[in-house]
Order: sequence, then structure tokens, then C-alpha cells
Amino acid sequence: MEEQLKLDNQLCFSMYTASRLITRLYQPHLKKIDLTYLQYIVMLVMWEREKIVLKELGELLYLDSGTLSPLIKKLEKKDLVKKQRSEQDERVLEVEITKKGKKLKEKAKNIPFEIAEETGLTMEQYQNIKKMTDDFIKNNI
Amino acid sequence: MEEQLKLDNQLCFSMYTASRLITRLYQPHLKKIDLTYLQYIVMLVMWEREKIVLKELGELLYLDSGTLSPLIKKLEKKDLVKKQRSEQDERVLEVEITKKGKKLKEKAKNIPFEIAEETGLTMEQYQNIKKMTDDFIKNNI
DNA sequence: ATATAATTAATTGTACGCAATTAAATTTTA
DNA sequence: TAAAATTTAATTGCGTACAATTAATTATAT
Repeated sequence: MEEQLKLDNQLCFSMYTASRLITRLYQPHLKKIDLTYLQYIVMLVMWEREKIVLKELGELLYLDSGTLSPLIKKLEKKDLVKKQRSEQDERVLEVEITKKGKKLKEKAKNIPFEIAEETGLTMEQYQNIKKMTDDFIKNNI
Repeated sequence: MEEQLKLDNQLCFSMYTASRLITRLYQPHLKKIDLTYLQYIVMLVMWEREKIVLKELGELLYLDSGTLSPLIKKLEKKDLVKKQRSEQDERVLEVEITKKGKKLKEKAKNIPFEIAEETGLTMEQYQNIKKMTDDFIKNNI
């Protein structure tokens, strides 16, 4: 039996599982503020940036318009962001946070602490695994 | 600006990104053997086990029948596995690898080495990040 | 023994991810 | 400057994920 093909030896499967598990941890919290996981990720960006061009948002999140276009449409429907075309370049789509979107930040601000507690990681463990994962990402972009 | 809501501080986003990145690394390799990423994961199990009950497969992969039922149907269509109901308990679905499924293992066996090289991780780095990720999973099941 | 509960898989519906294509606007080039 | 190439977003289509429901079978509890 080739060791390298065993499920238990696949880093890919570990990362895939960890990612899905942590997403599940978020579900009950995100349900309270009526966001999906990816909508939450996008709102994290909007809370930092207020306004961003779709292309740049895609570069930040490593996602393309196939994923982001319909998602932004849903956030717009919830009145959390608004869309408009750039005046200098009609191709460019600007996404801007609304008042309601800004207000949602208040409701969301405790989620990271709640999640941190649920994972049971110490601050050091959290930072170690995050650093390793980020290094992995940096090497594989 | 609350630090805890910054995208750069979210472990969830790092894991989510790392998982998608490593999946992308696999794409060109998996295309050659006409498998999707999840189909590959399931075939890893089938190469180890030859025969497994759907419920147990779900427990191994932390996936439910909503994901696995249609996926197994596709693997069956490709003649990589066959399905049958257990004789002792008609509710139970047994999934068994076919000859063609076993043969595919030959074509797949180098993929882990190719991927390992592409990630550019040393064996030590690979094992460190895998152990940390597995610990995270263990603590959050 | 039969009604009730539990188990298992399949189905349905929603939301991603992402490759590929399309359409519109802008930039580059001959 | 007109044609060609590039850029940007939107759309289409496929394959997951997963919650919720349904349907069939088996276990259990009176």
C-alpha cells in the first residue's frame, strides 16, 4: 500500500476539512446577523474599506466575478452595499457600504471572540497555525 | 478600528484560502485522470478500503448523503465504483471499487509527489502544518 | 404483534467556487 | 484614427456543501 495515497497523509484533505469545520463553527453566529460565510468575509472587507472596486475585492479574496457578482447582488438586495460604475471607466464596478451595512458591524464585532473561545486555541496556538497557513498561501499564490 | 474584525486577522479566512489554493494546485493533475477534487478524495478511500458503507464514508470525510449520494452516482457512471444494498439491512448502501477503479490508482500514484514538489514545502514544514491542522480538526469535531 | 421511534440514503433547494464564454468599454497598435 | 487587443464584469454551466425534508427499512417498546 503506497503511503503517499493514504487519506491520512494528505495535507489537502486536512486543510479542506479544517476549512469546512471552521465555517460550520461560524454558522450559528452568522445566522443571527443573516449573513452567509462568504457574505461575512466580504463585509469584513467593506467594514475596513467602505468602498472598493470589484476587481480589487477579487484580488484580496482570490475570487473572481463568477463568485462575487451574484454575491454583491445579494448584499445589495439586503441594502448592505450599493453598486455604481466608475465615472472614469465604465467597466469598473465600485462597491460601497451603506449606512445599514455600517450598522451591522456593531452586531458582528463580538463574533471573533465567540469563535476564538469555541476553538479552544490559546493565543499562541492561534497565531502559530495562522502564520503557517499564511506562509503556505504566500508560497502558493 | 477593531483589530479583531480585520480580514488579515481571521484564521477562518486563511484556512479557507489555503484550502482553495491547494485544491487549485491539484486541478491540472486531476484533469489528466478525469476526477474532480472530491471524487479524488473518495477514490483515495476506495483505494485503501475497496469496499465501504456510505455512512462510514461520510463519517471519514465529514460529509453527508446530500453531498455523497450524487457524487457516488457519478463515480458509478464512470465505472470506478459499484453500488449495492446490504443484504442484512436494506437501508445500508455498500460502495465497492471496480477493476477500472483499481487500475486508476496506477495513474494517480505520482500525484502526491508532484504536488509536494509544487508546494515547495520541506518534509518538516509539511508535517508541522499538517499536524497543527489535524490538531485543530480534532479539537473542533 | 403492532405502533412508535430511530436509522439510512436520497432528494430538494440555496449558495458558493470556478472555468469558460459573452458583452461592453478602454487601450494599444498598425 | 480605425482595427485589434486588453480589461472588466456578468453570465452560464457544472460540481460541490449542507440544511431540511422525504421515503424506506429496521429496531424498540408497549
